[in-house]
Amino acid sequence: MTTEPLSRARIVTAAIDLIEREGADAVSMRRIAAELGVGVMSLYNHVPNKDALLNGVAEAVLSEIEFTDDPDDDWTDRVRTQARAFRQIAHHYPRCTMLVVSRQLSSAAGLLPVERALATLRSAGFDGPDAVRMVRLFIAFIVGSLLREVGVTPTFAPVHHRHLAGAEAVDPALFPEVSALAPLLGACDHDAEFEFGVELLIQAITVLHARKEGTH
Amino acid sequence: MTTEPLSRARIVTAAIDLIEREGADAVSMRRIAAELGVGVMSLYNHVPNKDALLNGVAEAVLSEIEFTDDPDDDWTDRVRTQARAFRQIAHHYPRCTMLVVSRQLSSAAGLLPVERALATLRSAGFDGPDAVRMVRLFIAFIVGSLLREVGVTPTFAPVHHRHLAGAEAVDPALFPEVSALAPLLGACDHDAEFEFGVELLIQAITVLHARKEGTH
DNA sequence: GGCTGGCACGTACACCGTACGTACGTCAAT
DNA sequence: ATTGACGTACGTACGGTGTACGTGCCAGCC
Repeated sequence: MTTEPLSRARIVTAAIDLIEREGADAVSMRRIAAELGVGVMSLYNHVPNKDALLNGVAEAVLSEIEFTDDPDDDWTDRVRTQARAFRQIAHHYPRCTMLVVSRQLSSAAGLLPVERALATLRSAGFDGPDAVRMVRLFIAFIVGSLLREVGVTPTFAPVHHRHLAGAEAVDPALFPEVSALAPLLGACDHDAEFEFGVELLIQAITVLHARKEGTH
Repeated sequence: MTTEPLSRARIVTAAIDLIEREGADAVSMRRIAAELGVGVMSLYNHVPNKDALLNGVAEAVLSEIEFTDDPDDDWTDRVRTQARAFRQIAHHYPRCTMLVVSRQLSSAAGLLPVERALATLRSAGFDGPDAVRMVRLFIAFIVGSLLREVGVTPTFAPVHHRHLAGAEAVDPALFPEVSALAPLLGACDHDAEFEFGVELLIQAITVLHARKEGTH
């Protein structure tokens, strides 16, 4: 039983495990210490405070994104691949996702995805300002999508599990469209929605690309 | 001094005020009670618990969105107007925004925007499934944008305030694009970014619209 | 008058983050 | 070999948190 020597990394992964197992609310310094079988205050030898620990969690999750896009591919394929890679975190660490997107990390951990995206767009012929705009647009879309997938933003199932009677209490004639489309709103194929969004964005920036080419 | 009679509404608005004044971390039942000049436990006569109170805050903020789009306008103009209306909450209640988007409300409070959006898209000729997809796409984009504006998602200023020396410590040759575009990443015109995104989305779904028309 | 129900409130408990002090190991210089 | 400095583990304690529970007040009704 040679307990290996407690480190920032061990603490962070313990926190991630705990979050995935019991949710972000279960995280407390005492709880993590117990999980690791150490005293509470020992943690503070490796992490300045809880906030920094949570930042560490966010960075760790973010830095696990694996970019596998092939530089020889078409730039649209590379964008697709990168977007999907980013989305993977929502599948690997669903309960951590909220934490990742809700914490502004000043560190460089989140910079790799941006670097990759910018490089791809620049190589596709976009100028600097346009590339930055695109990246911001994609990030906004991806972040918003992940929040929906993780369940914090609603899919807009209108109360949804009230399938007792056919009619819902919430949407009478006040919300005609919502109630008419309730079945569609209730079911959400996250994969399909995400792919739809990505394709639409790619298609949109493609025509923008073509238009610029024609103009210049 | 006829202190009016404590109510869920008074508690919620007190919470909103407090959040806007001192941030979400300042919220505690004791603090809100003090703010209202009442005992802590009195709050529980009107609100089941803190979580429900925060949901109340989210609902209240969300329900203050004012939709001013004219049904006679072009559907693209109505979409623009609705998107901007939604974004207004980030300006009226910047510190509450995170709370609004991060809390899944099962209530009907968030349903009005969806109803309006669906109605607009349906009247533009989209069928049910497409309309739902569009709404989800727009919401993802808007939510992601608001998170950036509110400062939780970074604008990707690379350390940004290290304008001491010209070069940054974080981006050597490892992040060539990021460092090359640092000035652009550092500055973010939220209005312009948002409008750009909205226009791009509208343009994209317009061509999708036209394509369907041609096909059917 | 007496009863009932809602509301305001105090107390108490379990838990939280963390400042501070302490004890113990290992290494360096004496 | 002794001493000292230093990094790490950890216990205690303080001020804060959400809220279960009990108590007292007062209005409305029989």
